[in-house]
This record gives sequence, structure tokens and C-alpha cells, in this order.
Amino acid sequence: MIILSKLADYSVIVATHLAAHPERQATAAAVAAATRLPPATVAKLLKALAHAGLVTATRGAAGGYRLARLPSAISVAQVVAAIDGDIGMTQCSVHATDCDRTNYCPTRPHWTAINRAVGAALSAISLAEMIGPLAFAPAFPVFAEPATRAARILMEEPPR
Amino acid sequence: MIILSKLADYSVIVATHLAAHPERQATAAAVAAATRLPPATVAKLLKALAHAGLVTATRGAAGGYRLARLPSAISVAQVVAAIDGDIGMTQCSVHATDCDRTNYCPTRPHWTAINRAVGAALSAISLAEMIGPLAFAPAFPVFAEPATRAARILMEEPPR
DNA sequence: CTATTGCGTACCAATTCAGTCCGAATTGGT
DNA sequence: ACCAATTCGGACTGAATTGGTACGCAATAG
Repeated sequence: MIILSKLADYSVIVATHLAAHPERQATAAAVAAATRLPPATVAKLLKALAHAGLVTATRGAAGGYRLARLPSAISVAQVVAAIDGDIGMTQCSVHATDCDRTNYCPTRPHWTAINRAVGAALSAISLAEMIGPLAFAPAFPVFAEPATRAARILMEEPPR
Repeated sequence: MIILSKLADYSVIVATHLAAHPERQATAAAVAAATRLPPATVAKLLKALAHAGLVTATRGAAGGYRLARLPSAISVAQVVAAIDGDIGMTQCSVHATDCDRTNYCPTRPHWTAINRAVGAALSAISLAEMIGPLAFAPAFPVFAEPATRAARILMEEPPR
């Protein structure tokens, strides 16, 4: 099970690359060369990011892309959402009206809570943090037996 | 962007239904009728869950399915993994060898950390908790500006 | 004026996904 | 001994989504 689409994955790589070199403005081709991703696809991604307002584009010769804000002010969730749309675990959590089971489905409120948690996890990490070394280290084994409290999901930040 | 596949979503509903009625053993058709999901699909899901050892199947007349363990000992992550395979945010976090960018991709360690966090979030919730009322309530807005600490992602459990 | 670069859209190929069906194996009842 | 009910384990198909490309247009620097 792969949660992020390939394009969303790429877009984070592209955005992180821009964040790593904030001084110069890079063309789509240059970013593609640096990240070794397909040029046409990178161009498409940068267009989408520009549309979402995360990067600014200057046209014409000597044009290129540049982050619209500081790397610390752009979250991974925003980059992913620019490509894949809203984050949600299930069908009914994205467009709730489509699910005719809404009334008698007991799992729905839990899904929305889980959604919020996952979305928050991605919102909590900025591009600046993606460049640097690991800032946190969750220690839970992923497939452990269920813990008693869902609140203890992420770990404390280690002492720096 | 929808994170879980429809089948994984259904499988949680099916498993939750079994967890809600642990006394009787239900046929695939009965579960399908109760959940109003396509019968053939429910049968397929139950097969997969049985293969993963989460439910036990008894064949023959008066056969049916039953949870293999107590609802509190089965996590949502296990149900999802039985259908969709391992949980991972990106390609390279599931099968790391395929990604030839491993060496120079600075985002990879962060993804693995995020993966663990999401997997832990799903592992922390058992089927028993999916039946009952909400046990936790994350209060973070999903698309807020990135917080400084990724560790503060999930909220404290509210006083019961 | 021309080369370069982004913009928008349309398009194609391939993979994955949701769902169905069928024969075999197993068990309970008559 | 036989039959009906039910799961098991495949294969199979049709559709939807995704990844990736191509092309014409607009804008800008030199």
C-alpha cells in the first residue's frame, strides 16, 4: 500500500530542491536535471505548484521558478495537496455526501479523526525540515499490537 | 487525494462488523447484507482477511467467518495491510532497492520517519475502538502552517 | 526579431483497481 | 450414501486512475 502518488512524491523532491537553493531561480529543465526526474513531468509539477501559489514563475528568457515563501513556511502537506488534492483516508471523508452509508456507518467519525491526524503530521513538517537532518524520531514499531491510547502516536522530540 | 483504497476501506467496515457481533459466526452473504456492500467483494475481502490470519473461516454448511482474536487485539493497520500490503508513503519506503535516487535524495530519511508515524497511528487503533465512541480528538487544523515540532501532531487524550 | 521559457490543454499508454465468476474442497443434514 | 450449503483459490474482465508526453500560445530578455 503506497499512500502518496508518485507525482506527489516527485513534487516534494522538486520543492525540496528549490528550497535547498533559494538564491537562484531554476528553470524546469534545470530542476529535472538536478533531480533526475523526467523533464516533462517536472514541468507539469511546477505548473501545479505555481497554480497553488507555492512557487512563483517568471516567464520569458532567463525565466524560471522560485519558492514563493520561505522554506520554513511551506509544509509538505501543502505541496502534496497541490498535486493530489485534499488529504483523506477514505472516500467518505473527502466528499462526505457521496457515501450513502453515512447514517449507519459507525466507523466514520473515527476515520475523520485519523484523517486529521495524518494531515496534521504532514502539515507539521516544513520544507526547511526536509532539507536538514531528522528532527524527530518516532520509535513505535509500525505493526505492533494496538496501543491503548491513540494519543501516544508520535514521540517526543529528542533532546537536541 | 484518497489514501486508502476502497477495498481497504470496506475491509475495515467488514472487520468492524464482525467485531460488533463476536458471538455469532457470519457468512459472507450475511456480512454483505448487513454492511450493504457487494457480496462478491465482501467474500473476496474475507478471504484475504482469513489468509492474513485475522479471521477464521469454517467451511461447509453452517460455515462462516469469525474474528480470530479479540477485537481489542486487532489493529486497523493490520486489517488494511491484509488488503493493501505494507503501509508506506512513497515508493522508496516500501521497496527501497528500486529507487536509484537513494544515495543523493535528501528527503528519504524523513519519509521513513513519517511512514512510521502514520503506521503507528493506524496500529494504535483497534477494532474495539472503532466500534465505540471517539476515544481521542485531534484538534489541529489539517492545513495549518507548519508547526515547529512534528512531535506535537496528535492531541492528548481528553479526560474521560 | 528571435530565442528562451512558462502556460494551458489535450492526449496516449500503462498500470492498477473493483468487481465477477467458476470449479474444487469441505461440512452438516436427510 | 447423497445432497445442499458454504468457503477456498484461482483466473478473468471492464473500467478508472495515473504517469507521462506533445503541441500551440503567451510572455520576456537581449
